[in-house]
Amino acid sequence: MAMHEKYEPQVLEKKWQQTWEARGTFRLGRAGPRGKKYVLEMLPYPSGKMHMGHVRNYLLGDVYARYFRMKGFDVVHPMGWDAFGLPAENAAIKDGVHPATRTAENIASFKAEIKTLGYSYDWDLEVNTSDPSYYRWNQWFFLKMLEKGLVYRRFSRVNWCTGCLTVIANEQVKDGVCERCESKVMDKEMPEWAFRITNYSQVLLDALDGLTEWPDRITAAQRNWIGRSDGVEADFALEGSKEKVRIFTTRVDTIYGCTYVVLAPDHRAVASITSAAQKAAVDAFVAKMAARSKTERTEEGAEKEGVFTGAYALNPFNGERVPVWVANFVLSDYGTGAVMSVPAHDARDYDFAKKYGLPIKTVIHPSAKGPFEGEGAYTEDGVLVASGPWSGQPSAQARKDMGAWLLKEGLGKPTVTWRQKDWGFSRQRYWGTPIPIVYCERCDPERKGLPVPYEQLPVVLPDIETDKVLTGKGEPPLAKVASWVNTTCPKCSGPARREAETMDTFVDSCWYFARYLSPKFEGAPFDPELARKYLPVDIYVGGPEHATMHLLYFRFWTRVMKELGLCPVDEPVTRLITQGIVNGPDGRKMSKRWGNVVAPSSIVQKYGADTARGYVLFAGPPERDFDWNDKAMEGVSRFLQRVWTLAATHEAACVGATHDGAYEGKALEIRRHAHKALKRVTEAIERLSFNTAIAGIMEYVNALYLVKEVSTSAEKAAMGEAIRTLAVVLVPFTPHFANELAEVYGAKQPLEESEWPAFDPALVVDDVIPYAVQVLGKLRAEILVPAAATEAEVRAAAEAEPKIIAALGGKPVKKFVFVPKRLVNFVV
RNA sequence: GGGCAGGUGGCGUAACUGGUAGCCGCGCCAGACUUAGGAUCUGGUUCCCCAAAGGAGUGGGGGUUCGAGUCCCCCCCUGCCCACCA
Repeated sequence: MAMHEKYEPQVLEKKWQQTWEARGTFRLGRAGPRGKKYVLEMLPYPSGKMHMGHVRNYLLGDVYARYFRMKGFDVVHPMGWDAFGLPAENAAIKDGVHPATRTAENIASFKAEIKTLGYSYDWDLEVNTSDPSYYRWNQWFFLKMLEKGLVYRRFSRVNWCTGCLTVIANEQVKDGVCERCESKVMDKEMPEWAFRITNYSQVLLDALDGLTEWPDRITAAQRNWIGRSDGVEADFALEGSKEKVRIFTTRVDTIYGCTYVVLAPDHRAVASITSAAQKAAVDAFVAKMAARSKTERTEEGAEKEGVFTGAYALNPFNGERVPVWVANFVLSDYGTGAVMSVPAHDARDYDFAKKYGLPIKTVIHPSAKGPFEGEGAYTEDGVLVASGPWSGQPSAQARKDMGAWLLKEGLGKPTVTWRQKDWGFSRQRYWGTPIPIVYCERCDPERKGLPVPYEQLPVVLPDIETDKVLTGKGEPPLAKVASWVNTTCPKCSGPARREAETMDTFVDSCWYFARYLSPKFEGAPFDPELARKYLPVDIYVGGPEHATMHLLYFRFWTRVMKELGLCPVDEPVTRLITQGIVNGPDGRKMSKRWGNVVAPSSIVQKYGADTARGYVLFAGPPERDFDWNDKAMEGVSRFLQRVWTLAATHEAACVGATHDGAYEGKALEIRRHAHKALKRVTEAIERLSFNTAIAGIMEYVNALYLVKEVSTSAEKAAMGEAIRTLAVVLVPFTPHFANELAEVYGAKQPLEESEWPAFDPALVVDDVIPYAVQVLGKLRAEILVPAAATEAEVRAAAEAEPKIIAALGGKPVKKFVFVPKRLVNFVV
């Protein structure tokens, strides 16, 4: 078959996509002499169109999936849809289209577009989280976790929009008002369902050490988020009262410097301890703080404010009497909601003390030599002073001893506090997994909720009249669907009501990677046997913005799945790759607002998927951001055209050419280029350096271009081999193009069904090697030396070089440094 | 305030365990082929110097080494994420 003059991606890409599909090239279980590889990319929320971030994300996985398949691994490479969630519901509120309809349309168009890029997915594994066959298992997990005590109902403070009459996420609060309706947002105590993820805080923290193939930024973010801090709790008795205030501190060594105690505005004790004289001021302050949302109250730069309660507390160590204040900077949901303030040794306490004229008492010196002489608070460790019997001790020692003393005296104890909170997962939304709970007034007067029996799962979302139910106002949408919400009690069969809230969509993404292995499995969330065979995920690619949400939740969930006997591993993912952002050509984040969006579809249409793929991979290292550059992208298009021309030029002479004898001269050079390219690309892929892999291929093509003519049978055979090798190294990056090339040069099946060849070690070394010759570390000459030359021979050659003779100037050589195959250095 | 990336030509980047700094691409310059070229091919392109010879050079300053973009110490800058967390 003769090649067309011009490379026409539109025709050829469709052809190969159809070929792969028809042959089932990417089906699971096809190959596998070397074992399995599970390559996964974070599943997308199906918006109507792909953006460049998606393209890049899936490409990084696709390169590995194709490479590993050719290396002989049984590769799992699935794709699915994170189909529940707010955008579809908000769109429904706006235009009345049912979320299910909108979602189905979006999936269809997203899927059609994703297919134009030629990713190597096994579409038989596709999963849709909004399908009852999927979310029934969310409900199943919920019930299992309820049994294990890992799900509970609690009262919690949430952002309550006074206009929409619903809970909204922190991200939706802008400057204290709702971003949608611009009404005031308040804190509200509401019942909600929560997972007891904090039971696993220590385990999740410890296991981070084992995640050696995760980026540091992600494990660091999780460590930070879990936020273990070791300290003590200590009781301050209240003067003239039987009550006491328990504080938490990590710096008990500074306690002799405590000059006041501060409670959070919503601390339980505030009302009871406030003196009559201070009541009006305290009430006003507490009310003012309650009217602000949590985000507003803790916003950066928020002024520290507080009022005196009129009460006094007694320091457990020395009995010193200190005033008790209420202030906005203390959080009720961290530690004990009360702190001891040591302005001399804490920056925040210092600011507050300065503002309200509270005393500052130094109890730590940087060393035994004397006091801190800088401005503000001294917050480092040091040596205790003015601290009774503890004076003279170093901070670390004092913390240990003082904690033990508190425990012995019954005044407190060493303790650990965590920043991480339990995961509240109920949402007042329609488009999510119904929580399988019913409320029966007779069997459950306290409204704790009765679990729906397993055999009644799934609790399916009711169909609704969209414009009546999804109004964005009033009670949760499902509560308005009388035919659904009214049900019978599983215990007494009397009238009961269903829980009208749905689950956070992060639940869906906690276990989808396991579901992919057996998406139609009926008896359990997934087939445990396949899980044993294919888990954990070997490579997981996604954005770093999920560091402390999804990537933490699914680690938690995996632990639970293991305890349930479903899953063989403790951790879901061995190697995590977090890809950088593709910015617009102007260097700003792509956004309609800036008009700098480059749509993948337009690039695919104009230049073809292979150009888009090649460019996105060539633009820079996977983990780094880059700015889109049309010119550079066109460079990749030009490169592919150039390869095409090269292959067409040699087609007549080299396709099918063979040669039996030895290769030498030009023919040998061609073979050397091929094997060096193979080596370079293979090694670059292995170390996630796709941009340099492509640079290597370009260099290879440049070298083949310089060959110009092939005439002998050896040259023809070598060039034929070289172009087939070129096709192979291109497959992971520009698969349609590569397959077309291979087919013209005689391949009978898609390259992905063939083997990734090994390079010949004998062909990647040259027989003449350039040595750099340095004198005193400065480059003075370059000499060509046979590869087999000994140190003495190289030295002799170097010393014979005129420039070196001049540079040495007859001075005696004190030392001769010899680096084989690289350089020599004369030290004089 | 904390954490994590980064800082190398005009630009995106490259340099495996310390060993010739700048691969590859973009841009630019020159030449070839051309009626033409915003096509294609070839060559050049860190800076200083007309050129050569030579010198300087990987954010700044020190250090270790025969030799440092790479290792150690101090400092500066940029980006991202988290943050009144006691």
